[in-house]
Amino acid sequence: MIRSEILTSLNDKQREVVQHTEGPLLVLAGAGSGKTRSVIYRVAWLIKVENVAPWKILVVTFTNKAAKELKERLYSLLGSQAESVWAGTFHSICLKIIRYEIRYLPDYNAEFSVYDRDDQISVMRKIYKKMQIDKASYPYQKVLSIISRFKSQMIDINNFFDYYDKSKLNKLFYQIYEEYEKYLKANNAMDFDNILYYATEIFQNNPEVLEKYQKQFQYIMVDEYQDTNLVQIKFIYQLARKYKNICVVGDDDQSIYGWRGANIENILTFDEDYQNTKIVRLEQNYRSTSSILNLANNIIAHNKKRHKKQLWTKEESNVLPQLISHDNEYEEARYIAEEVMDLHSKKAMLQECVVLYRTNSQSRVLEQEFTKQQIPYVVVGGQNFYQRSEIKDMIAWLRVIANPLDNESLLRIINLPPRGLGQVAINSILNLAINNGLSAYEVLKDSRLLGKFKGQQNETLKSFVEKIEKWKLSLESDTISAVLKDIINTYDLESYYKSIDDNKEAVKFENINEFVAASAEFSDNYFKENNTSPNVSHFLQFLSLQTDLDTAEKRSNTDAIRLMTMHNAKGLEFNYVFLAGLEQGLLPHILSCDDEREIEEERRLFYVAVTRARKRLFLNYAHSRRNNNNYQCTKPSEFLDELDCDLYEEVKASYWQPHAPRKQGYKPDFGKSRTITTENQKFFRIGQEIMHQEFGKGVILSVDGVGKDAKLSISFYNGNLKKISGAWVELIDD
DNA sequence: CAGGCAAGGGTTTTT
DNA sequence: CCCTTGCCTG
Repeated sequence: MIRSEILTSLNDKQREVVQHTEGPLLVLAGAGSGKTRSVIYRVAWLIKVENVAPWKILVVTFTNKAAKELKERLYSLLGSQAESVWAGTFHSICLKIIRYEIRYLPDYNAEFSVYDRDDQISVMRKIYKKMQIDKASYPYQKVLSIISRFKSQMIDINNFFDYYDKSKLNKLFYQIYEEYEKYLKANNAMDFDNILYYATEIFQNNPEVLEKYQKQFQYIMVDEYQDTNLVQIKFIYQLARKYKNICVVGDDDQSIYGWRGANIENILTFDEDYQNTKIVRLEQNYRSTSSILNLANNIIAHNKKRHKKQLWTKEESNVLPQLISHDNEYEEARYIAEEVMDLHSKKAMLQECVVLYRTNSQSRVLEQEFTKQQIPYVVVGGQNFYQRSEIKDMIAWLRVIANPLDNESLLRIINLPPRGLGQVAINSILNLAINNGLSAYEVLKDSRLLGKFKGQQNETLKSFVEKIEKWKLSLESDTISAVLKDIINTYDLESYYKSIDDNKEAVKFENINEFVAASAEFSDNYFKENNTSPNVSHFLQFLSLQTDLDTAEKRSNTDAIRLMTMHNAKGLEFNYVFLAGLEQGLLPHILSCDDEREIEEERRLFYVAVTRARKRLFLNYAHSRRNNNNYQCTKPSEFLDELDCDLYEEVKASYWQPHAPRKQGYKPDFGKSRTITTENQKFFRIGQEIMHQEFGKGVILSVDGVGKDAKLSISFYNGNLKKISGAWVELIDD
């Protein structure tokens, strides 16, 4: 690998990126402009031409998968030298640093747990209960995302009231926030935002630590810079400010993580933070055909807040993107499946096709249809394997063994499978913990406190502690997977998970087995890389940042179509791209519709989705869609109205019959209305007049579900608006 | 105390 | 649909 080899595989602009190694560099790289390629060759250039030691190079990527891919491609260029390049996500790098420098965080020890969204909510539930807060008026998700925003803006909780007035609402929020942080510390646990926050804080408060890392990372690159938030920028700034050899790559048009605290301004003001920044623009697109690119340029031109740029390509094409309308989401799924089979019959590989959608819940209908037509598919992202409840149970066992302060995990497993410990027993353990300043597990370990529990419960708790202690000991010599198997056998989790798996196959238990296998695989890999066996904390730390995207590769060796959200498609490319559900309320999403800034972000999301396509693009929308089992009429996305109609070809896949899904739904009877009672009526339709024994006459507003558990929303003439459960609604199959 | 049944509520994106 | 909560029974 020599100088000329690197340079000949790049265009002029990309060469500038590679050769400008000293001083700050901002690369504004449009979609498909060879961004990843430039980053990889830049690393190769540093190592091979500039003779920089690989371990002095830090590359921050957006996903673990991207980091892995980068290392693999570097390996094929450079061989074993590539292995010592530091590549990872912000979270994985910060986590590594925190664990190594844990002595600078007096409230934590190295066995800390990392809490995900579900854990956070369960913490919130306890706090709300204690503070007697109504969850309806302060939804967990909202409160948590505000807290997250705070941390990602690096606002110290003690300075809270410098930013907000002391209104009643703010005071309450402050108290929740304070309780939450206290709770995490008491549990020796962090959330995702804490990881970034604490790493940056360690640098800020301890110059000698910072200097060590500054000296190590003399060359720094950050990919997807438009999606960084303030704490990430500060983290990088601390590291880079000594040598200022920093190269950031990004595209303001592809900023789609504003809701996570990312600020589009960051990439636009980079040259204010770093003086004498060289700016390179990559505008030649190597990915898409001209007709796809024209449409993409047309979409993004409607955003006001952006840097004007025009992507161009040499790849001429006269096959226009198609815009296809459907009756409902089942028809949409069927059409996509048929179109995919058609492409497949014309020799397209299935793995070159992707369906992109706005929300994860849209995947189900598509999955059903693909299963029915026997088309292999892979859902990327969605419910992460490691977030499934049975897997989280197994992780909780390991966490309790590693981190006895972790109450959340203890409560998860203390009565699993059920063995006579209910709410009453658990509350009294928690009270003992609070009154004695101990964690719940420490209460159980204290024989004096344990004495408060009599008979069977005492036995159960005693044996629980003995077992945990035994496993803690055996983990010093046995493998993690052996201990996991012992846990499963001891509590006969096989029969337990099989019994709660509703009559289908034993999915839960299969997942458990897969998890045991994953632990063995982790140990093997760890041993290969480090020549020693991992301890349980290493495994837990690995798990905490593992996303489904990272593991998807394993399953994707088979030729299968991909299904994923538009967010997950970032950075990927496919020959054939199907966008599903381009409707008002879905894209732009209903929750983003009142704010012009958020609409612009939704439009960028549309742009990102469209620019994934290399050869063909199919835009789909439906005239009606089921939402929480409620049928609703839908309108095409406002983004479709904006499009120049010369840039696409319109197709009507079916004719609209509102609220009359063909295969699965309610009798399409719009003619007459009858008076009925909910007792014996089997077919209901929207707008129908009914008679209810208790509430009198009313009109059906929506029909929710089929079978004996269906629910009707009814507006009664006496003024009541009611949801009646337990109506019988017939399923019609014609 | 566990398990079953009924009722009610929710709309997003992810490390 | 999917999940949580509350009430009732054994």
